[in-house]
Amino acid sequence: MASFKGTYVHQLDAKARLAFPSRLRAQIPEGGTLTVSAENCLTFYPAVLWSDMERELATLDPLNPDARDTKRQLFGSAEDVTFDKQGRIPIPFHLRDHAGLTKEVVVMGVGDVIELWDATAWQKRHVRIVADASDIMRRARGGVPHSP
Amino acid sequence: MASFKGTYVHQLDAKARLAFPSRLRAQIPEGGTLTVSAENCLTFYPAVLWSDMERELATLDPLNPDARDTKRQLFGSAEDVTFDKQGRIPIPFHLRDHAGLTKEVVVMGVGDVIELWDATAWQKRHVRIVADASDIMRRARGGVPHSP
DNA sequence: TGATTGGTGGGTTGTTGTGGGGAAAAAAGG
DNA sequence: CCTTTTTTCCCCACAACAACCCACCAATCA
Repeated sequence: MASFKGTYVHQLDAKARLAFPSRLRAQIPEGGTLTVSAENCLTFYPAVLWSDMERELATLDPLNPDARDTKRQLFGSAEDVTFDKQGRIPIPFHLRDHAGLTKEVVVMGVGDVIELWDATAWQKRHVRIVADASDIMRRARGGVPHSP
Repeated sequence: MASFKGTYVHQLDAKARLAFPSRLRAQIPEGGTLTVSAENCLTFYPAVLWSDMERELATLDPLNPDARDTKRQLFGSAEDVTFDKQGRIPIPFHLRDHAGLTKEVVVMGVGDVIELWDATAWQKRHVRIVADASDIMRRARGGVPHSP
């Protein structure tokens, strides 16, 4: 299984294209799926991982309204991404909107997925993470629900 | 199995035709069935999935009044859908009426089906979903009945 | 320093959504 | 049963957008 790491800052150009960092791109030549995250960022799933996600969503009860809304949120926002010859991906408006992407985009390898953040949004979150690092990492083990 | 994803906003023209997004159309060249959803939107079932649905509805208890109403709702409103040479589908009045379609229509891939929403109706629901995302997704797993 | 790789910008060409006219088919009415 | 009206489908035309291609600059490495 691929393991992504590292942080890269790239520019969104006038056509809403993003040059994907070549180090990360080399691990996923065949592309994958981009969709919204629970936080205000975007999550890129490599092809294998996305099909796992699809299988999991398919097990949700179709009679449960919350399950339907969940599927709407994840599937409706998802976009297949492939790279052009320059290694760029277009980012549709609704995804830019969800993550607040304007110009500077932080592309970050996070283990099995890749996240896309607006640069300033990430900066703000990053200082919080650094400040509370020890608490956060302790709670990460317990699976205790966190408060915003 | 086909997996539909992505959100597209298209216009309903003066003849009540809707241009089906080409990305989605490519996955279902032979068309399918369009009927009402439990929410105020329309659901498009690809041919294979609709026959499953028919079989499932056939198993409902004919002595249960709710079962009879369910069959009335789904079968009675259903329309076979094929594309014209421009990739458009006509949407009959009773379906437009149920979903409140006027001009702007949101076409959304939701896994195994495709949903059609009035643009403003979807917008309102979407902000609610995003706001309550973590709660909704938690309830989606548990199958816990939700309160409006 | 020369060469290669990686990020950025922009022009050009197809494809796709949208509108509307006209022919064929179906429905309604005498 | 035939005529008139309505509906449905097919075709053409245009505009907007997305994909593809080529070119430039900067940074890195030999």
